[in-house]
Amino acid sequence: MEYNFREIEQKWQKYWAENKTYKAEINQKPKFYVLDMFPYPSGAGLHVGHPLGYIASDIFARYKRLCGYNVLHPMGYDSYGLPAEQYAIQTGQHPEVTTKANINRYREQLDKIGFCFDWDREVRTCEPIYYKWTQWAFQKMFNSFFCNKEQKAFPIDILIAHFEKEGSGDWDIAETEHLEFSAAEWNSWDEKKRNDVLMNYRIAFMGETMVNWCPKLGTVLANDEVVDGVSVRGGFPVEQKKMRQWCLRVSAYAQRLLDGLDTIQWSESIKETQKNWIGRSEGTEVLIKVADQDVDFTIFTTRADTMFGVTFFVLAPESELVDKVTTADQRAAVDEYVKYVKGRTERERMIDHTVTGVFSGAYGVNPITGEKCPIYIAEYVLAGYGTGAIMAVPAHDSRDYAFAKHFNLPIIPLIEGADVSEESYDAKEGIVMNSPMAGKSAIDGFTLNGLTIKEAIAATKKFVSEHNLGRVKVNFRLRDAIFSRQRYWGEPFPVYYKNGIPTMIPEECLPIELPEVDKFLPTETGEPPLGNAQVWAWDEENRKVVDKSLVNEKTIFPIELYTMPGFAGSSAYYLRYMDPRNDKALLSEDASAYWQNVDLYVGGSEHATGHLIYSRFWNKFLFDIGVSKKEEPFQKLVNQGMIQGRSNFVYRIKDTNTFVSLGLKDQYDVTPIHVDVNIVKNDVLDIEAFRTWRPEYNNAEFILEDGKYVCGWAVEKMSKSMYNVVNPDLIVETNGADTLRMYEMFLGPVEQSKPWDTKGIDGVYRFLRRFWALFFDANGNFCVSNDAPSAEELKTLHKTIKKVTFDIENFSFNTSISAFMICANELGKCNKRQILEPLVIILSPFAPHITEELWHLLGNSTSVCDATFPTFDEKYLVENFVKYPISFNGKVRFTLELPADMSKEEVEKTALANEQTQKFTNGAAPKKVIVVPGKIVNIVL
RNA sequence: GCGGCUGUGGUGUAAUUGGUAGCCACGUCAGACUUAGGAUCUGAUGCUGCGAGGCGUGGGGGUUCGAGUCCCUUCAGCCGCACCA
Repeated sequence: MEYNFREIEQKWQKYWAENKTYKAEINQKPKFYVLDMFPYPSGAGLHVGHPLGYIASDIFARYKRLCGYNVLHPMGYDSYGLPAEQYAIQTGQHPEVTTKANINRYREQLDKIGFCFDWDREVRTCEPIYYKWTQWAFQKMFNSFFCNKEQKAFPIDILIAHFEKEGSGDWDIAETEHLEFSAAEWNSWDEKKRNDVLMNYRIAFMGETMVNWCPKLGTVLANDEVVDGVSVRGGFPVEQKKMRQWCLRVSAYAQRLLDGLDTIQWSESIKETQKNWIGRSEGTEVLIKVADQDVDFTIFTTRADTMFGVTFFVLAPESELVDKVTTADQRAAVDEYVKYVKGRTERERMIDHTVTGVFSGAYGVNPITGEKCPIYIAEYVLAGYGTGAIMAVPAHDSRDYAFAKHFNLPIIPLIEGADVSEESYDAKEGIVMNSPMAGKSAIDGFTLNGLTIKEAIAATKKFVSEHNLGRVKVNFRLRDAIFSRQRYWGEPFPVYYKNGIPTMIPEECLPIELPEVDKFLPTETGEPPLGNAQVWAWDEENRKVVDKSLVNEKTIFPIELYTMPGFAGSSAYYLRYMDPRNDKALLSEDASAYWQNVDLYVGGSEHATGHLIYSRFWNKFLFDIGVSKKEEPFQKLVNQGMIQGRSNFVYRIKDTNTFVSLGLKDQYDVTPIHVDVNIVKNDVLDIEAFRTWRPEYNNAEFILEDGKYVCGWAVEKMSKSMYNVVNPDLIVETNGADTLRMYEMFLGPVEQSKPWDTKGIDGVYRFLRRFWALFFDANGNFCVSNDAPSAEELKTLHKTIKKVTFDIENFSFNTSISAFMICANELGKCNKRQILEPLVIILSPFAPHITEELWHLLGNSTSVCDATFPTFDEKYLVENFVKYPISFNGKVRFTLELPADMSKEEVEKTALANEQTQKFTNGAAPKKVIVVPGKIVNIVL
């Protein structure tokens, strides 16, 4: 019988669906949770790059199941987002319609590849049953604050009680700005004022912040959605703007986000990326008094040891201090400079690092030496980091150095032997001098001279804290996440404005469903798209959403017009999969206790500073309130590489419709044009297909070489515009899903990026056909014998089991497939059940369809998924087949320890006569004996 | 500038984790069966040399009986952060 993959694959896909073979339920077995990053269903459908990670995780999920685990392996859709909305704006099509159509297409494509997803657990972030819990989590964050001392979130009521009794007191709480007030003050405030103050502490809060405003998209964007000053989606310019927005206090969790990295198995590179993004820096805050004014400010430095080298101070132009310190005669110059800085885009500031700045007229007092130094205002100091003010030490900071040179300010070297005549000495190595300088003194006789930099930093920290001049401070680069978007296609906020106070819609009334609008663009008055919604007001008394024309009535208030950003829905979806239909809770206690967290998470590394930070934050919050059972959501992370496209080119002779083959193109003046890779085979163009591809090529002429038109090629991103998209359906159609699965894995390590090249696919296809043929005789009849296998055959089987087990555990699927191929080569025509049956099981994670068919032909009535993965018993093999090498590629190597005083010859002789050697060699001469003078001998057979 | 990852035949890659470098495939060449081959099967295939041999894991150095693997240094490519004090 021929290997008819079409028939087989259809048959078993239907069987799996009907029998719900992949359904996961809580049971007595140990659990294993394998998760893929769920896709955003775009209009383009899946290309061959998407399934790479899905195939890898599918293999692992199937393997774990065969090993006796209860495997949770779900799939769903991240279905809120910008592209569907942009499309809606252009065409008027409701995003829900296009999203549904795209999801159906994705599902169809995914089904063809034979994944073991439990589709009963599918989630879609745009469905009310799902986003109810996104809204719920937001409300929980709104009603929580973060205690820095305990490093944990607590209900806001605790804080309110504290304010009522003690005012702001001395609690160390994550806050937007530091406030101090008494209990009396708190109790005297009205509700509005108290709410304003509480916003300063809530984990989900409304804040006046600098945001990345993208006018073209008409919305704000999070930091990770902006790269090089332009939006990731669309590449539109982004400007800084102060706006009132919902924010999440992600920064409160910075230390835990950093510490957690040491407890999870993620790649070094992605951990490093997150560490950079969190950007912890330990330093000192020092209070600086402004001379002759009743003003002071705080600077942040990591180089407290350089306090004696301060020759000026710098404030960020956006800092509120600028206004306070500027003297009358410098006012005009400062105003002009601030105006200039405001006019510069983020992008310009990023690229152009020329030195600019202005003197404020004021002087700051160095608290240690009492010396006065000028205060400058300059854009190289950023308002958003530290305190927005620095002490400048030009001798040991290159930026301060450039500024000092430009404005002709003094430079005092503080490190012995450092030459600062040409550039600053930034290294943190050396012995401190000039601290204080000869002939000068500091308060309390403080000196750092003769210390190493490390010692000097510690000494200064101690001195500063003891003398109340400042405090030790840890700063993070990680910013709070801006949580509102001025868009339609996202989760609505469960918030209404009661007399201007943001108020949560009661938990029992959730979800607040996204209202219908007649237009997806902002309103004429500049309101977000939800401003177009007619039924969008909250009736407090009747607890329901009502028409907004009623707003003037007593208990009816407007609802928030912003929607949540893309990462809202994707931040806790892994928890929802554990209990996706529960409408009483995000997930039940049972489900949470059993499934815990994701054991293996597979997805692209492009989410390193977005989704993978947000969901860690989100999970930590849910952990604090007892919903999640583990501090980290994803125990092990594997980042699959990108599949790049391999584009093909044709060369058109300028101003003609004639195309010249690659080898001859240098003789003409040609324009390379992308050509659809699907009409090119092994770089040879299908000329007829090309003519019908697009009307303008109908009567194209060709200059051929050797009768063929050869195309050029290049590796580029796989995208529609480059006509290099290879569709997985096409491969499934021509070679079958099992071949596609194995070929994608055979291409190389999962983590590695590589261009898609269909050239090698035949090798895998041949293997599957050869494997299939083992089960049939010359007449095509199924023919498996019950004869006892030979020792040679058992050896092949066992070493294959050993190798494949080892490789799957290590996520090395390309090498396991090599092992299968070697196995098939060695078995020749072996058709013995005792050999073939275990092989079918260990191949099934890779090629589920063909193995399911063979498994049933072998007489089994249940799915091959319910078989048990054969284990390799090394001891058994050594005892029974010692005359055969046990390592996979036929080598045996072992070490004997012999007395140290033996001669080289004696060692060799003894080694060969050794019982263990004899057992392995079976009398035959070894290929190589490595003798180390002294005692160790290594024998290679 | 700081940090991370990678570098092996014509190509994708492998190496029992310090032990015969190049497994398994693709491609190429030769042969077989064929009217035919973009089907199938068999064999060869790192470079160099007629040959014995020599040379080979980006370059240089080191540790070791032994290095693709460990250490130092250098080059190249990719990625992250970046006027972060």
